[in-house]
Amino acid sequence: MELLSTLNPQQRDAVLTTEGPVLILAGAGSGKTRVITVRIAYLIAEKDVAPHNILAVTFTNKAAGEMRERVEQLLAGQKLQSAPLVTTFHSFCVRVLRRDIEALDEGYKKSFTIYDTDDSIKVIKAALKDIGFDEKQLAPRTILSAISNAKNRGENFDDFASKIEFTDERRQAISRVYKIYEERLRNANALDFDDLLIMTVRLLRNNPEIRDKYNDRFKYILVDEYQDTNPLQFSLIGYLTEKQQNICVVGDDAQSIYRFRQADIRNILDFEQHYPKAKVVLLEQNYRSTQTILDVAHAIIENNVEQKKKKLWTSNPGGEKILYFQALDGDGEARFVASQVDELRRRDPRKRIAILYRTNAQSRLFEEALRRYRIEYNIVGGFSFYERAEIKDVISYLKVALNPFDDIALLRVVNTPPRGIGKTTLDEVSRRARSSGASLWETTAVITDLEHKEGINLTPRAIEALRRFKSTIESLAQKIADAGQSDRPVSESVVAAIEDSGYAAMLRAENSDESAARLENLEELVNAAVDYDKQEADGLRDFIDHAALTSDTDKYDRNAAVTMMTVHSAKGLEFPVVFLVGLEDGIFPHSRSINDPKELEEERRLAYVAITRAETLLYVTHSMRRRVYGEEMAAEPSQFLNEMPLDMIRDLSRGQSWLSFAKGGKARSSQYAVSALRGENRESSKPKNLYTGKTYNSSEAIAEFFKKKSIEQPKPSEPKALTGFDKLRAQASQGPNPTASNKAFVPGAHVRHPKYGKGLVLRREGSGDNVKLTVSFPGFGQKKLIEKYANLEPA
DNA sequence: AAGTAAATTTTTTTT
DNA sequence: AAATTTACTT
Repeated sequence: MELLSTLNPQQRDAVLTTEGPVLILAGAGSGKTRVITVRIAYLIAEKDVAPHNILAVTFTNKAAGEMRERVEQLLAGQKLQSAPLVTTFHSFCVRVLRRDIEALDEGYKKSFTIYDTDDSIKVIKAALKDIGFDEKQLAPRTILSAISNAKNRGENFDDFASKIEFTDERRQAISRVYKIYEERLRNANALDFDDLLIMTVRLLRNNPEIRDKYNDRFKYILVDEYQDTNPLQFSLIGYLTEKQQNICVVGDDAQSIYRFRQADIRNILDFEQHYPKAKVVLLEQNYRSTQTILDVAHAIIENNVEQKKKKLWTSNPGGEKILYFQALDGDGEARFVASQVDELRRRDPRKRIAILYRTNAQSRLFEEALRRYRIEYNIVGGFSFYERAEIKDVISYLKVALNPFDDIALLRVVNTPPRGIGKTTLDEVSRRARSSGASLWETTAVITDLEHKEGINLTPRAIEALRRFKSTIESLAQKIADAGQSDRPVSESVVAAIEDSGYAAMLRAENSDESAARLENLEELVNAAVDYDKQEADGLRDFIDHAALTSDTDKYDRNAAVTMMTVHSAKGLEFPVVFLVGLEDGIFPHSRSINDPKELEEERRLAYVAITRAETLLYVTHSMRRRVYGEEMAAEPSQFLNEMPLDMIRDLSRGQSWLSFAKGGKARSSQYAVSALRGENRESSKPKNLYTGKTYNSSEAIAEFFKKKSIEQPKPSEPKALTGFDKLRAQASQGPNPTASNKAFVPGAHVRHPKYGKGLVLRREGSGDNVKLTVSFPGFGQKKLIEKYANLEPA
């Protein structure tokens, strides 16, 4: 049996146990993907399982693509009637919903649209405006992540709302926005990323026949990176495997790095409780890295409390020491990395090298440095092709044509290119849409079809503009429908959206470098559609779904010489040489994780993932100064550096470094940082505030900030005549002050108004009798009040 | 209504 | 520093 010949006994065990639940605990580099792919091939080739009865689920398209490819390789030469379904959670759900969502009977139609994060944010902004809550008080992103977190925990709106205390204005606002958000999406026949999972789970839960259907279809189910599943994904798997229980999950609790997406590590830790008959296979032999690299990774992860003790081993040679470099600033770090890459490439041009960082924003310096060295690189993540404005615009045309209820897509294209439908017109259409509960499209139709135009606050010119827009969309929709009927290629419809909308004409007329680049991107989109036609030919709908669910992370080129990406994106990949850069407190571990022990542990797992990507050579670098928001800050070496066995690290820094101090044992890292900074200050006199990682940007944090301030600053000494500067200062520092007389309604204060009830003061302008307050009253919106007449009470 | 200048914010990580 | 949002001009 040649399929199994490359496997060790444990791996073979994992493949041969085809029936019943199997948990494969696979350490980094232990051949996990090999086991899954061989298992699929084995089921087909040796167990005569029909390929279409097999489902393998991953988290990223990248992983799915890789797996698909390797299964194909293993089965090369075999004639198969069907193919196993290897896909992501989200794509799988779309597939199910496109077929069966109408059985849910919740008003959703098969033509539903998928909203990406951008679209969701727009809905939230609009909702915030409607309830009269200031965006500055509550960032739309915060609300979206609150909603998304709730959804991914498997809660519905009522669960969420019931947990809110009446005193908490912000959470109440979130709850109200949540409600509106759900309504808007439903009206638009749109689902966000999380809804895709929610609706699928609901469909399977409520509908036994459909559940049965998919149970019979997918007799063997495999889940990759199981440690990253969240409660929704967990129940999805549960329903899908109800009948057969032929579930095989692969994962590594040490590599769980998606807690922020509500991934629950207990899903993998408690697998044996959920499936008592589960067979557990441990893969502990690492085939990827040198012993040194494994030792370093192990030394770091050992600092985690919540950790299953296990130790990877390898028969690989000990290998080189870890290489360390301390730079003076971010530029120096990038220069060092580029020079090393240059040298490595010169010695072996085929050696694959990765530069891994914690956040996408760090990529820029490395891009510039590599470009200066004329080194070609491949960058994964960051700006996605499908996120470019022109691409989203054209896709939105197609989305509106397919689902005219999609308000967000409609708003995106209604005046691009300019058609004379401006803010005034749109405000009027939106207002009417909201009061009638109809979509913008329906409202537009009503307005343009009406015989008598009385009562419509629109100029004839605006109405005519709307009419022309409407017919543009209608003829595009007609074209697409015809194309669908006659099996014409998707690319034709894409071209129609670009040309018939006037979009291409607009760009051609602009005739600038930028518009030329945009036109090129649109050509790329057409090319993507042509490629798509060649492969799947599953209709325009599917092409658009693909665009929504594909990020740039997926177009990773396995053979590229130099790849740059975040550590998250690097999971599942391996490289002979890895540069792990920006190892500074506040960056890695990230400042937002530093205060929560649970999150710090996740950062540590992330470091573990990063280190174990390396096969033979690992570089770790950090810089003493770092630019944050355009401001230069001092940076301390990451605590993770300190957790590495120092004798396994070789110092490549010029002169004295943190490492040389740490090795000498003379100074602790923080003391070192201080002395190093002193040295720095000689050449550049810029004051360097120590970057503690704490940022004051949420309003709780701001409240905390003020609290601290008021404690630190003793009460003002006896009233003196304030002069110029002091006066300004006095005005500027009027923050919420509980000890002050309750008469002052300052921003952040809760007040009660005789008519509007409880409200939140947003702004205070003027002085004396002319104090104007901007107050947000839930249910009434923002009101501007003159303090003297408003008759406000503290609440 | 549309384009430009000024002000403000932004950075976790991803489907 | 760069990108996005808002304010202001024509």
